[in-house]
Amino acid sequence: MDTADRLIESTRELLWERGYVGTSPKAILQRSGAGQGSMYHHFSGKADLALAAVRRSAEQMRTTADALLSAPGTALERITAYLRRDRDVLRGCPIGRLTMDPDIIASPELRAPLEELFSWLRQRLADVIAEGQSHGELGGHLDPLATAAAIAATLQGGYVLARAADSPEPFEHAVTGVLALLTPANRPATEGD
Amino acid sequence: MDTADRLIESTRELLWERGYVGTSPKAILQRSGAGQGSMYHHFSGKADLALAAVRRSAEQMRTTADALLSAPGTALERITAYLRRDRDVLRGCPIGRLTMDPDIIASPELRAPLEELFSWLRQRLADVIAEGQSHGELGGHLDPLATAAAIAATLQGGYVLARAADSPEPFEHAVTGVLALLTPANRPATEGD
DNA sequence: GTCTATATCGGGATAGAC
DNA sequence: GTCTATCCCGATATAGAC
Repeated sequence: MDTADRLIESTRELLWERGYVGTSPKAILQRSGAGQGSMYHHFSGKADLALAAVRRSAEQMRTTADALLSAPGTALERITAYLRRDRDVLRGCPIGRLTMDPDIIASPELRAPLEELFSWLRQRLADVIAEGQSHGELGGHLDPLATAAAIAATLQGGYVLARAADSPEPFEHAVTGVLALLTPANRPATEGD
Repeated sequence: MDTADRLIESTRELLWERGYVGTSPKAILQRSGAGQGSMYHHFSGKADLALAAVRRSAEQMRTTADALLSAPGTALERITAYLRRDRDVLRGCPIGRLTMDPDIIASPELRAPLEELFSWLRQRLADVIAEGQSHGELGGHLDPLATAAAIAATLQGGYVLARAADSPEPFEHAVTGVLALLTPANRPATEGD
């Protein structure tokens, strides 16, 4: 890994931990072991370096999600695998957390990777849902895009609840809850049903 | 409104807009119109002032949510009213956004109001859900606490998706999606059902 | 209670040597 | 390409006058 790469990786970690406003060039230099000169040689400044880091993180998230959502299995199995995949819940989502960063949201360039990633994710989930519907696994009355948004939001909001509680439990509950709602067995417990 | 109150209100606004790390005492002074001396007379420093602001915001959120969830109407109607209540989606949640602030999460005192608020909210939603179940409006097979967590997470995650998109649309979709999942009509479109 | 002055530190970047 | 020196500003707080 060359110097530019180490700078990007250190920036990714710090953006994840502390956000854009909370990340200083000095902290990046210390973590990466690079010198000030190197940083300003490879990147024009903090924003430029953050852009490279954000793009890489978004790309990686997309790859991970796509692998799980494109795996073999039923629609519900793949969505379950995506929601239940191993993660360090208390760290939150490296992209989602940037959404609360005023300087990221204020910059069209820095916000773009966020918008593209979540836009792609909602569409990808909607496709899986529509697929499940065409196979009769999921209720045909559900709007795929709205359902997809609810699933993606459950994940992102699960991180919020977990961090507030300093425990992964609310995240697990939220995932369990939304999966139960998705399961076709979700119908009134009518006699003789 | 006296000086201390104006300081707290200005801090609330800034915490909402920029988070804890992104909020400086100087900005608070400018917005409130108070002087440096006043601030350090009434509060011991930035953290102390933030604590007062966070407590007040959490209290207010709780009051608002409780009013909607305790109103007359069926369980589903009250949950719908809560999810669809008027809000400036792109501003996000004043408490939820603090969850991404490392300095807030690192401080037990500052995190406590967040934990209490969301813990209360999940329980309150769970109570409403259980009530709906006992009246037969909601599927009895749902775990109230898990379902409540999913609903709360949908809201918080809806803000995340909306801010990434710079549009309230994903938030509205997520809310619509989770409400559709909650609606008992959510069952396989079986013939003769 | 509120004001102004002062102090220290870190953020963010530039300059020019090597 | 990388290093060190330097710069300016804002963050956060203290001191003491009024």
